[in-house]
Amino acid sequence: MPELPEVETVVTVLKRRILGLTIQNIDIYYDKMMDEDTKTLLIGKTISDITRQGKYICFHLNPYVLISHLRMEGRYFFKDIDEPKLKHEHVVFTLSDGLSLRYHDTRKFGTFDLRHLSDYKVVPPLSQLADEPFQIDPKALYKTLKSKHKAIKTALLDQSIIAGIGNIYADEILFSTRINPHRMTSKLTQKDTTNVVNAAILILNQAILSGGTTIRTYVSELGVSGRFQLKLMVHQREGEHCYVCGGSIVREVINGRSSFYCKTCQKR
DNA sequence: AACGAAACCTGCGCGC
DNA sequence: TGCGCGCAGGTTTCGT
Repeated sequence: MPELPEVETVVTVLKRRILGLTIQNIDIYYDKMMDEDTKTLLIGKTISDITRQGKYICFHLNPYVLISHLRMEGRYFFKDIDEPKLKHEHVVFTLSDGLSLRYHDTRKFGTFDLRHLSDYKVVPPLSQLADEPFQIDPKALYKTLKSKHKAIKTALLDQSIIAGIGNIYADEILFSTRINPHRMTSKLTQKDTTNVVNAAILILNQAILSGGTTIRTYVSELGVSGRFQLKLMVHQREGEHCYVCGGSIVREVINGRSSFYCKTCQKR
């Protein structure tokens, strides 16, 4: 499901609902999702803050941080404790207000990592994370890209180069800057790089304002669903006409991911 | 260093 | 109706 804007939306909703609450119990229904040690250490802890770094959600539970990654299909729901557990609810947190926070994940790709508050940013997985478009220095990014030999589309998806961008927004950012997804990063100019950063900020912010995107309805909270407000220019539009030149949008696999672009607008 | 393929999982839509 | 295939917003791992 999520790229940075969707995760941001989830964090906003979670903060509104569970800040200051204490974890009274955790039920794990899929062993691989969370280990027993983590569960034991977290029971009795209070959620003092919830932050986001890239696509990771950080629950601050002094002296620990529970780091949650939704991967493709992870979602959080709030429900009454006595509501029956659904098939894809794998971790259920019982909170001190009497509600349960349920982690739902059809494909079971999501992860939970427990770290210490004192150093969680400098150990994996967060230590691998680059700056987000909002903070990244375009000059530093240009230098990084110059030193790599890979397609720009691949680089935008590499969280150690720039954090928070996923497959949808990578395509949209490249269309917006008229850069062909196959273009080698070493051939990008400083101006191209600055354009990419600016486009990323603009597009991600728009998506955050819409409460996340886009393709399927996604629910960040019971009763609050992601809307389809952000108009996608190229992603998932194979064979349709380009809104700018009228040409046909193509789909090609790059780095194992579907990539949509306009061959006329986005020259190599 | 970089690429591709496979792995981790499940469900959906499609053609036959 | 059923079956097999390809596809999915992410990331890691392994071989070349």
